[in-house]
Amino acid sequence: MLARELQLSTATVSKALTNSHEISEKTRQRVLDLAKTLNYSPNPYASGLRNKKSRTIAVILPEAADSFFAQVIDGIESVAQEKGYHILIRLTHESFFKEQAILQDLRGGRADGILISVSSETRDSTHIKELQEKGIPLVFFDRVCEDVDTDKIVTDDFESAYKATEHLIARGCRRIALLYISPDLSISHQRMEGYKKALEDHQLSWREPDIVACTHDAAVNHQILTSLLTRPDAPDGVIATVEKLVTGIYLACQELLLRIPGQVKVIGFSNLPSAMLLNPSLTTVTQPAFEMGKTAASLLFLELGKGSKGKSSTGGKTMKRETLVIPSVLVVRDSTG
Amino acid sequence: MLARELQLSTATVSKALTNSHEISEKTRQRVLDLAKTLNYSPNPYASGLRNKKSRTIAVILPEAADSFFAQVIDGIESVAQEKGYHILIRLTHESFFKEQAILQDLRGGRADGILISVSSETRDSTHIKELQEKGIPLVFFDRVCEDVDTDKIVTDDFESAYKATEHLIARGCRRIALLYISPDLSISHQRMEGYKKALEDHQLSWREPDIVACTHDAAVNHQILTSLLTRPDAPDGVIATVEKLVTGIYLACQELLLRIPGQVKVIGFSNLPSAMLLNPSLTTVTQPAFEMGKTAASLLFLELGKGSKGKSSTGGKTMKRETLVIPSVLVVRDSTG
DNA sequence: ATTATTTGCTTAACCGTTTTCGTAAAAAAA
DNA sequence: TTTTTTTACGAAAACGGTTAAGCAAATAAT
Repeated sequence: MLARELQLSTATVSKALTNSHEISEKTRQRVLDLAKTLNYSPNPYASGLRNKKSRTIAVILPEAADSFFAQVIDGIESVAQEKGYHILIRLTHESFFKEQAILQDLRGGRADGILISVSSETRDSTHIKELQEKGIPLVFFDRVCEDVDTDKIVTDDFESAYKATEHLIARGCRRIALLYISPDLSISHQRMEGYKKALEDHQLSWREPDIVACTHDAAVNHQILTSLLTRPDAPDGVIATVEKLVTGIYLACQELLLRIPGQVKVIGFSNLPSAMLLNPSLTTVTQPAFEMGKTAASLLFLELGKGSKGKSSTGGKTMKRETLVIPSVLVVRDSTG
Repeated sequence: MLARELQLSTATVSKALTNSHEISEKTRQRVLDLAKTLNYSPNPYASGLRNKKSRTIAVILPEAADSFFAQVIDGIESVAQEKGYHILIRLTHESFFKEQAILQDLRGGRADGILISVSSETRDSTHIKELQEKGIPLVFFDRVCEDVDTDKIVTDDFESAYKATEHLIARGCRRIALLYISPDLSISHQRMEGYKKALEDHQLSWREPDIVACTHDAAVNHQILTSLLTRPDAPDGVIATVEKLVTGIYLACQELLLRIPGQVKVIGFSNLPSAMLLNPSLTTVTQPAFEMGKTAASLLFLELGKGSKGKSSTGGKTMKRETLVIPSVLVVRDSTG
């Protein structure tokens, strides 16, 4: 509230700026003109303090340098900006501890709502429920906590893993390995089950050693994958349930002189725009990242909107919490040729 | 300032929470304990209002779904979080108009400092200078405005384009095309000059038609590239100055049955982690994205720190504005075999 | 014992808005 | 003209904290 001190009270200025009806056209223009020449912008935090709104949503991600999350951000931003909201990015770097700290911080009211994809270490969800109890709406996307009652946007992990597995079987694979990173994640579990079901449905019972746990460390993964591909009963098909592992397989195959898809066929859960350019081009399960971000944000705003609607004729305070499933698509390319 | 109403004044609580020395150990513990059980977090905007700090920096990007910018965000976040700052992401979607609106909004004090990579439409920089005049520190990264006096973090665009061109010449190319998108961008200009210089230094004068303007639209680019590769004097080497164009060339070559690197050699300015897996693997000029984000943020915090240092013994208010150049690296792979 | 100092807490002002309420002047109704 | 209503604005409280200043009690110095 700066140079508005050019004759009027702050109250008048505030009203003029919000086009209140109780301000004469004349003074309103004076204020608007001055505001323009002074390039005035009101302090959002002051006004936010007053009307208890930050017009900010927090987006909590495990990591940033990932094409899936980058596209999700795009989707979120596309709806946030049209609602006049701002997005605060917070990274957990896959750490449960950081996730807790971030949510704790958010209890202060920094954001009106939260969009979150939990860290791979997250087993317990009390830190999330506490936020909810405070009345801060929260929507999960991709990586959800089953036991929290709120909207969730996911993709059809079970079905796409099923289809991916079935596709490999159809292409002649008889021993298919599944690569995953975080056993506790909802998505890992779903994909694993889809994989098992597909094998069983095709009379190929699954075996424990074919479901291989990888890490966040590329070097360690290289070890793991090399030994996987060189063991006596090496797989003739591999499904990487996370993008990060695709590179590992390709590199390991290159090094071991294993031909893709000749000796090993590969499918990756990936949103890499360059999948079609890989050597060979990669058959992918592509997630609707942008759409997921967009609908997650939309659902959050629906929730945020409910707060302001004073006239609830239906008294419908308990709208059903949906788990929205947006399907992924299997794009067949040369790696499963 | 919630349930602290359990015997003490708000002032006492505030001081206890900040470990003020003028609070007895006993009451301090009482407060801390209550805060813990109540899971209390102070409202950051209220305190920010008082001490005129938002502990937030805004990061303005042309787009989100780009591996370069994703890595930059990672770098920025790595220093912001250790300073206890938060990052607000704002996307211009390459629109000058949006960029202006965002900076206008930022004048209100939403962020203490700004990190920006300008939109491709940005020619004028008065909207940026106005922010500076308000005393809000701003640091450019990658795409800078030459005429704004502030810190800038860039990579050695001229030199890396020079080296890329030289590399193609060394590999036998005689007609090298340069693909760019935004003629007004500092980086485009630098890269173009490096390219020209390299050609001249090797007795291969550059020709206007070999410097080809592309667009943000993949379909249009496909047209452009197809006609480039099929014209009578088609190039035997191509340099894509932006990641987005790499896909275009690969696809066009695939379609036209042009062998890379046999008939056309390709170099891309790219941070794609999958460059090594492309078909064929791509020779890249890889930018130090993470580092750029990190140092840009560091420089911004240096500037932010100056504000609070009351005891300026040297009176050094005018620290020199640096343009920090972090070199890119040319990674030779099969596409220029 | 008296005065000076320190300790520990409270009161009140402040940050920049919004909003309720009050009120003087202008317009309309009587 | 007097009364009522409307119009256009200002004063003040509120949002949730921080901080300077004030003050009483406990402690130290004289």
